[in-house]
This record gives sequence, C-alpha cells and structure tokens, in this order.
Amino acid sequence: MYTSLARYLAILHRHNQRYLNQVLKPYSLTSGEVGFLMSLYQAEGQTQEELSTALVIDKAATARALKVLIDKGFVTRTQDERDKRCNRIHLTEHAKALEAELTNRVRRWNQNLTERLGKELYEQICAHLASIQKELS
Amino acid sequence: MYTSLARYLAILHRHNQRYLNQVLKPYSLTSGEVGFLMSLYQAEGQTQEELSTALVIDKAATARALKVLIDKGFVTRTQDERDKRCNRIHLTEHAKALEAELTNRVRRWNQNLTERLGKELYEQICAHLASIQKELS
DNA sequence: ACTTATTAGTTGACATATCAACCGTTTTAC
DNA sequence: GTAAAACGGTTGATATGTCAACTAATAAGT
Repeated sequence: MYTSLARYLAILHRHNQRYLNQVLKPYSLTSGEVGFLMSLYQAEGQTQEELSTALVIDKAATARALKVLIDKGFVTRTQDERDKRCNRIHLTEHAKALEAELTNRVRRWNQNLTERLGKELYEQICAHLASIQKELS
Repeated sequence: MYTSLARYLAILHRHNQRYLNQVLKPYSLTSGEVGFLMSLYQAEGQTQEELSTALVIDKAATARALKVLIDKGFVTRTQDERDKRCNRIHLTEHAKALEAELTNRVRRWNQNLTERLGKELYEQICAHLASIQKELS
C-alpha cells in the first residue's frame, strides 16, 4: 500500500464530498454548489471572478455552478453597471433563510475532523496549508 | 473568506491533480490513472476490487480507468481461473520500464509538501489522517 | 483617438468520480 | 442440492473540475 499525504488529501476530499452530497440532498444542493453559497454568506455581491479566486476553482466551473444555483433559485446574477464585463452574484431570500442550517451541516464534517485531530494540531495544519496554498498559487 | 481544513484538502488535491496531469502528459497518462500504476508497482496482479479498496475509489471508476490503461498499453486484464468473477491486473513491460521515472515524478509534489511542512509535522499529519480515514470507512 | 492588451465570462471537449441498476459467479444456509 | 445472499465487474446517468478557444468590455500605450 503506497501512502502519502497527497493520497490522504484525495481520499478525505472525496469523503467530504460524499458526506456533503448526502446531507445536502434535502435542499437539492450538491457539494460543489454549496461552496459558492458559503462564500456568498461571507460576502454578498461578489463577481464570478472573485468567487473563483476565493474558492480556487476554475472560472468555467464557477460559471456552470452558478447557472445551476440560479435555476434552483439560490442566487441571482446581475450585470455590473460600471463594468459591464462583471456579473454580481446575490443570494435570494430562500438562500439567506437557509444560512444557519446549511453552514451548520457543511461545518459538521470539518468539526468532526477537528475533534479527531485535536484543536492544536488542526490549527497547526491549517496555518501551514494556508501558507503552502498561497505559495503554490 | 471562509476557511477550513476541508477547503484546503480540496484546493491542494486539485493542485496535485493539475501538477500530475502536467508532468504525466509526456507519458500520455493522467492523474487518475497513475494511482493505479503506483498501487500495482507495490503489488502486481491485484483484482479490481483490491485496487478500489487500496485507492479508496469507486469500483466503477476503477473499471473505467483500467479500460483506458489497457488501451494505452500499461496493464493487462486476465480473468482469475479459480474465481471467474475476478480480473487480475498486471503491468506490461512498458509500464514496468517506467516505474522509477513515474514514481519519481508522482512523489515530487508530495516531497515538496513534506519539506514545507517539516518532516515531523508531516509524519504527525499522516498518522492522524490514516487513523481517521480508517474510522470513516 | 485608435490600436493593442487585459479582463470577465461562456462554451466545448474531456478527465475524474459517485450512485444505482444490472449480470454472472461463488458462497451460504437450509 | 438448491434457493437465496453476497461478491466482482460493467454500464448509464450525473456531478465536479480543467484547459483552450472564443466574445465582449475595459484599460493601456502610443
């Protein structure tokens, strides 16, 4: 069995996706889509570019995920008046009403991870990964 | 910016995939496929079920990845004589010849990560994630 | 000002992965 | 010994994500 940190990253990431897809099914949301809502809960009215950067996800994926979120009634897309290249993404009332509930479910897997690692190690890892991610990009 | 370990897992995993797809392009291999080769370098002749378990990947994904690897000439699939449900996957000479080279390239990203984290922290994280992964599955 | 370069977003092609339904084969339970 | 359950693999539908080529709008250089 070949093991490496890269391997665990992959396995745990997939596990988290599975978990999210399960708990989000009642809201007809998927693991990919909910990330955008989480980011918008932090800052409403971001452009697609800003969302792509925040989530470190390709802008094509962003465009497609948002299309679905619009169809499902979670966000709206309006052209920026000043810079007509940009779309501003806003949460609908429906999405806003679900903030606490969704945040809670999304965070639970992460909290589970935190508990198992121990608060200290968790913080240490996060700090390192944050700086690594910054360097890589 | 909402941050969490789950988020870093996702970002770094995607980064690793991009890295692998780049360095593997000359071999016409992809990030998904090379994992199977790595596992087979450790143990030749595994069944698809064993590979799925080792990589913690859905058996459907395994079936499809192996199909491609067969077409590309990296592995062969032969029915097990004793248990005709099983396929035994073996490396071709072509794949065997590339072992050192591929292993090297695949590990480089991981080594980079290790260096940035420091050997100690790296080991600590791996140990924890290994036990967590075991519990989750 | 006008050409050129950059930026924001879209689209097509493809890779990665899951789930569910299905087909043979083997094991088990009686 | 046979019916039922479990197992290994395949396939279809769908979700997630990348890259490259494109359009339209804005910014920069001259």
